[in-house]
Amino acid sequence: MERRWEEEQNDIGGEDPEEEDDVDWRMPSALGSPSIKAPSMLIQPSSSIAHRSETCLQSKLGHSRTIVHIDLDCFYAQVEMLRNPTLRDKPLGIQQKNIVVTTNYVARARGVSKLSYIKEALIKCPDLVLVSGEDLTNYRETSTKVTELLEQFCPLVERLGFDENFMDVTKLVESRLTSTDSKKLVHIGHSYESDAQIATQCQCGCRDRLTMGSHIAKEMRDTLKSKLGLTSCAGVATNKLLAKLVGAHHKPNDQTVLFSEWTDSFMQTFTKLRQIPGIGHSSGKKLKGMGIQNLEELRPTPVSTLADQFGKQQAETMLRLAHGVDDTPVVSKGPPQSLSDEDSFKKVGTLPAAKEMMTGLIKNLIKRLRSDGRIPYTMRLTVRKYVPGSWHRESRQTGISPNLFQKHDDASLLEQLLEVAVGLLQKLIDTNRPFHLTLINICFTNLRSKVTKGAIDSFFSKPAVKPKGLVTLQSQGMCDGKTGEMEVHSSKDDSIANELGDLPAANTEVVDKMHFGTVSGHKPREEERYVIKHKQKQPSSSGSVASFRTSVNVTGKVEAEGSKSFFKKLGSSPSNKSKSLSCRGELGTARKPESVATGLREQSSWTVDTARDAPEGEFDEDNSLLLEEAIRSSQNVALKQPSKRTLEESSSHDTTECSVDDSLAKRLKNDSDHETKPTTIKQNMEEIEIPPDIDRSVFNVLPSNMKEELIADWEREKRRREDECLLASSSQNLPKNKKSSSSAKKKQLPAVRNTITKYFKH
DNA sequence: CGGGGGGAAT
DNA sequence: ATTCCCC
Ligand SMILES: Nc1ccn([C@H]2C[C@H](O)[C@@H](COP(=O)(O)OP(=O)(O)OP(=O)(O)O)O2)c(=O)n1
Ligand SMILES: [Mn+2]
Ligand SMILES: [Mn+2]
Repeated sequence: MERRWEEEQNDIGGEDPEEEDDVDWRMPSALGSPSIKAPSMLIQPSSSIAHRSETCLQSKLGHSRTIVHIDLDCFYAQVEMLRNPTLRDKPLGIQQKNIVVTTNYVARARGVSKLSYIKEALIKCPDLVLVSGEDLTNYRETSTKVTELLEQFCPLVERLGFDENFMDVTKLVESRLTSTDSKKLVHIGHSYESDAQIATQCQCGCRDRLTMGSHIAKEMRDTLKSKLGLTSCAGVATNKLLAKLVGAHHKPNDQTVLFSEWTDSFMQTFTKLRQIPGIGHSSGKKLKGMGIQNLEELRPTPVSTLADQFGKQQAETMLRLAHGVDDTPVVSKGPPQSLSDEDSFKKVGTLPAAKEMMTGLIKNLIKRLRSDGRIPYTMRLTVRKYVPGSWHRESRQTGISPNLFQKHDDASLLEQLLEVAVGLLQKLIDTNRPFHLTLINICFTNLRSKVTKGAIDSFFSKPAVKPKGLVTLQSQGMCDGKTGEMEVHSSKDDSIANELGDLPAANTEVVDKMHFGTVSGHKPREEERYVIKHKQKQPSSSGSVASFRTSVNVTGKVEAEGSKSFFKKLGSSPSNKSKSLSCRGELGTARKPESVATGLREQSSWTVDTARDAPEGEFDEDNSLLLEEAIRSSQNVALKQPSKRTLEESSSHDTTECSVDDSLAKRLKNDSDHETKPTTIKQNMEEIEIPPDIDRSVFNVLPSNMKEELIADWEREKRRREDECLLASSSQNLPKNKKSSSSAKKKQLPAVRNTITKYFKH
């Protein structure tokens, strides 16, 4: 069934009679374990509202966390005003086809709202200045800078769209409170209050934490302004939902904190279903179908009533959100898991026209992929066919050979990707008959680093083994370590690998190559996916550490490749970046000579698919700095230079110190044992596991923010691997010929993502 | 009159 | 591959 596009404040669209609520925003229902343990402090009594006694409505985290949410003001419009300051005092609308996607606040004062039609907007404001916003490049790049800047404050940053970030600043707050006399601490910015209640203050300590959170939020916003010229709104609360909701209370360019005793009265100010992020078009409609028209009716509803329609899990989540309860952790997602480009149009009705459109999209995507440095293993084509009254989309996807990206110049790459796209198109429509498309989207997913984490890690780890010839393979489907032998052939340059898109990304490039080369055109069954495992420990010769990819080719020919462009990037433009960025390039040369020349890499399933792709002497000589220098320069993350831009209302804080999470230093206090076994470090109640191939002595001297990122990285990968194992083993139990093997849905494990990678970018 | 992205669950 | 969610 066609759903009306999700209108915000307007009443457009036609065929679907039922009405919708306004208001934007939504939230991911992130899962995973909470980032912190249950609070040792008192758990606040929940509200006095009777229906709250449903046990699932109780937060397990109480008020233990401090969360900051930052949302940029009229984001696209702000970016355009930055590029062209003469727009600042004019009503500005950002145009995508016939839509004004956002407006600056001058235009809003004139009544031009977000997501309205050009026509309406021009009626309300004839002198509205329109700037095209169909190309998101600038917005995307600005968005990335924002997130990277915020990551300097704390390691836990979660993006939502291009203009929002959640930060879990709990630890930062904690460390600041221990070194501060919290007694006469006053919050910065607004605090939510209502006259409906004279609440007694919560005694669990959250007030001080939230207050400190508001100071941190202010610093973040000031830094965004001084470093990037961007104004923003912040919300501070004890969970993501509340932080996001409360931040909108004072807009633009302002901030609001929600002290916990106000939570219930605050939540009661929301009455429409769609005001809760997480209750979308479909859920809203379903609820209304059940006779639940608004939040007041939803909140007292028993979970059991909702569980029929939504399932127990989703029902509980919805109810909790409706009460302002949200224990989902802030999760750093790392670099994007997909890159896509699309265009919509009146009509594309011929194959040449479709090819031209797709060519344009692919060209842009190649540029973005080159700049990203990773390689996609899957391409998806989505089209919208013209059917009056329908905006249905259909998609097809296929695996693509990494060889395309590694061994071809952009021209031939484009050529071949276009052929792949045409192949997908032909699965969607009969290109020999007349057709009518109104949208084409091309999406690259399954992104994996040419030089994976293993290579980055190995900069400061003991050298990888240099495997030869036969390798030992381990079945991916099981985690029991069962191994077998398999000869590896050099692969052809197939542009399409059937069903590669269904391969779990945890597999190595080598695996995929084997798949291409040895079982090409054959749908992989569970048992045919392999992960490289080192046959035995082998000493490596200094300086040249063959990548696994290379060594597989060794059976045919050695081609040192893979990480070259990556290292090139390292050297490329350090000047243009912040100091912390420039230090990153040096990591490549930061290997201690002795750790290069000596030592064995321990075999470990933990590192089994990251142990390859080690550097091969392709460092750019121009960029060699010493490790010590690199670290020194990154430690004083110098966000102190005044902004180059002198925008009018430069805030009072032209120079704001960028604080890095200093609690890490305590947690990583050096027990100077240099072990090769997995090492653990006390982190509050948790333990951090350091992969066995990491040289602790080098790790230890890294700047704390870099350590944080690496740890986050390792844990992310470990989680993915575990998920993968779980999924694989569970589907393994399915009957052989069932849909398990036919189109076996591996959880499409997101590309091997290294947040640390960005340290080397550009 | 119906952008142009993204992520996760199913 | 689709649906649902978010901006
Ligand atoms: N359906 C949507 C919603 C948003 N955006 C884009 C345009 C916005 O500029 C940006 C951020 O969305 P917001 O909802 O935060 O809106 P703004 O930042 O523009 O305005 P505000 O100042 O209200 O946050 O995302 C979009 O393209 N399509
Ligand atoms: Mn937003
Ligand atoms: Mn915004």
